[in-house]
This record gives sequence, structure tokens and C-alpha cells, in this order.
Amino acid sequence: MSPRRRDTEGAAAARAARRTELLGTAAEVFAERGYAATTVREVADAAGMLGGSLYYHFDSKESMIDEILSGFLTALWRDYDAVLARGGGAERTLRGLVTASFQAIDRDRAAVVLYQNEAKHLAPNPRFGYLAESRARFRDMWVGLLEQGSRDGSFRADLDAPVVYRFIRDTVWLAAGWYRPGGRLGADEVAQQYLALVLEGIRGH
Amino acid sequence: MSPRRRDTEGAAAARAARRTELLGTAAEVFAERGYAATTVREVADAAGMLGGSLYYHFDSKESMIDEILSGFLTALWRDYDAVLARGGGAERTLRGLVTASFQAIDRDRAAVVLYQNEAKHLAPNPRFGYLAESRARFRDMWVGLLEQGSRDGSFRADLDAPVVYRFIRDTVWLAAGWYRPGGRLGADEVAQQYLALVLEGIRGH
DNA sequence: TACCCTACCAAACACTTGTTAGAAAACAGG
DNA sequence: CCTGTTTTCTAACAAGTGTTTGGTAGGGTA
Repeated sequence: MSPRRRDTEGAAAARAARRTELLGTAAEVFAERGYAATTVREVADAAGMLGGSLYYHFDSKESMIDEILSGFLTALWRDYDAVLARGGGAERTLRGLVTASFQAIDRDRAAVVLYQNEAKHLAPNPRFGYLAESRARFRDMWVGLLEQGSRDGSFRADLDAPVVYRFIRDTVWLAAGWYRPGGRLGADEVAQQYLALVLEGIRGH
Repeated sequence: MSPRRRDTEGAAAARAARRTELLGTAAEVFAERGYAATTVREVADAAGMLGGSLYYHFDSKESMIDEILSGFLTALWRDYDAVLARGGGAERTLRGLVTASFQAIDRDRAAVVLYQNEAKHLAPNPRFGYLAESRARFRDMWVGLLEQGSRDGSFRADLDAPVVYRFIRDTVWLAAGWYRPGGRLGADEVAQQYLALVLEGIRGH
């Protein structure tokens, strides 16, 4: 490998690192004030630069949230697929999926908030077609898991499947609205509490 | 009562009715596209008029969502207070509150969606101070109910109270994201399903 | 018919928005 | 110290924003 080649590679890596850094602060500002209500000047300000300077790194405001969301979903599905590949029964899979979700919240809370709040409004845009794809995969995954669990007795069989699916799907992401890393409970502990609620309910026994 | 007086009263009533009608379509557009991303011209278009004409009825775009949200919360707390006044044990109260919430979704879905999506961003504005007040009342109501239920054995006592509170609080509004009046299930039926989930969990017994 | 008031339109306003183009700084390697 | 490259700034643009002002159609009232 020529030194020339190593240089351009190092430069490319540095540029990618700076992009990731900027995307992180952009995600936080977008999550805090809402994507549409956030100005590129506000994002730039949080990053310590002027509005126009962002366009050296990104094509547009839209491409920023695009990269944030697609990166988030890619990482998330990597984790989900690992859980699914592990196998081991419906309850174990459910525990794994919920735990992975809470770890995602712990790892990149802003992206989760953004996904929750903005995905619905962005989805109609063809550029964000992967959002609808991901949602379909979500549905298939959860419905399949619930059906399997109902058949083998892991879960109750007398619940309305579509309602339960939506309940689980949405429930998983709720904590992103209030969870703060470094608080009283860690991600895995909150996941435990949620799993206890979803599996056993709140009624006294 | 003079005829003159009756006239002005009739006119005032007609004007109020028109305002309510316009607020209904505004709520739908805001809920569909997001408040910040929605243009007053889009609201006016949905109402069959031009952008500026809205300012005959309302001071500003902000006063529209203000009126939508405050009206929604007023009606909601009227229902909640009725349930609380009825008394009758923790589980009965919980059932009443959840049912009332789903009826609110059924009655004014757009307002619920708006409340869910925009409240957090509007709350810092002093004009929307009632949002924080309402949230505090929510918290006190649910925490009190959960503690009471844990004491008298209606609910389990081994769950983390703050986590359960947030779980219940958010769970109640989730259906607003997908529920459509006139669908397969009515509001009371969806409430039943949700209550079964929250109370008993999904595990097979 | 003449009047008036309600509800809307037409057209503009000041300002903010995302975005761009060129200049200047910061920084590297020789 | 020079030179080329990377990154940021300056300054502006065109389009779109919430909002205002003055006009006007139309229906009820005298």
C-alpha cells in the first residue's frame, strides 16, 4: 500500500468521523426541538459553526435525518437478527428483542426519539422508503413471534393479535421519551421491568 | 330578553360553532403533517378558504393549537374527575380511566395525536403552562392509584413504581397512532384488550 | 331600496427558511 | 516558509412563512 493511498484513506476516515460527530449533535437538536421546527442554523450552532458550513459535509437538511435514521435502523436490525438467529423459544426471543431495543435506546436515544416522532411524516417521501420496509419487517417479526408463542403455550392464546402486536411494538420504544443513560436504572434493568409488566401484568396474584 | 339581545347571542353562537368547525379541520391537518411542518395556508385550504381568512377567526397559528389542546384537556379531565369521584377500588378506577382515555381517542383522535406529538415541544412556552400542570396532575393521579392498588393487593407490589407509572401513562395513548373509529373494534373493545394486557400480561397460564 | 355587518378575498409586508458561491482561514507536507 | 488541500466563514439568493391591511360579496334589517 503506497503512502499516498494511506493518506487518502486516513483523510476519508477522518472525514467520516467528523460526519458521524455532526450527525450526533444534529440528532440531538432534531430530537429536542422536532425536525421540522429545527433550523439548520440551530444545528450548526450546536456544532460550533455557521449554517452554511454544514453544506460542506451534507447535501441538505433532509440528507442528515436520512443518514441518522438509516444508520439507526441498520444497527438495530443487526441486533434483532442476531437475537432471531439465536433461537430458543418464543419467550426467550421476546426477552432478547426487548432487551436489544432498550440497549438501542441506551446507545442512541436521540435517533430513537427521531424515529418515533418523525418516521410517520417522512415515510410518504420515496427517499425514505426503507422506513416502510422496516415497519413491515417489524410487523412480520412480531406477529410471527406472537403466533409461535401462542401455539406452544408461551403466551396466552385469547388475545387479539393485531392489538397485541401494536401494543408490543409501540411499548418497546416508549422509554426513549424519558429514559436517560446514567440514571437510577440501567437499560437492562428497565428492560427487566418492562418484560415483567408485559409478561405478567400488574394485577396482584 | 330583547330581540336585539337574542340576535347577538345567536350570532355569537354561530361564530363559536364556526370556530369549533375550523379547529376540527386544523387539528386534523396538524396531526397529519405535524404542527411545525403545517402551513396556515394548508389549514385554510382544507377548510376551503384562503390563508389570511383564518385570521378573522383566530389571532395566530399558535392560538389555534392552544385552543385545540386546552379544549381537549378540559374535556379529558372532566371525564377523569368523574371516574375518580365514582370511587370503588383501584382496579375499577384503573378500568374507568383507561376506558375514558380510549373514548377520548375515539371522540377526538386528532387532538390526542397532537397532544402526544407536540406537547413536549410546546410546554416550555409560558403560554402552554397548563400542559405542565396537566402532566403533574396525571402523575399524581396515576402514582396515587398505583400505590393504593399495591397496598390493598389489587396490583402487584414488586414493580418499580416510576417505571410502571410512565408505562401506564404512555400506554394509554398509544392506540391514537393507529386506531380509526368505525374499524373492526370499537373504543370500548380496544380498551378491554388493553386492560387485559396491562392487568394479566401476555404469558400463558 | 339603502344600510350594515359578517365572513371572506386579494395583495402585500417583513422575516425566516434551506441553500449556494466565493473568499478566507487552518492545516498539512515538502 | 511555501503550497495545496481541507474546512469554515461571509454574504447573499429565492422561495416560503405567519401576519396585516383594505376591499368586497352577500344576506339579513330597517
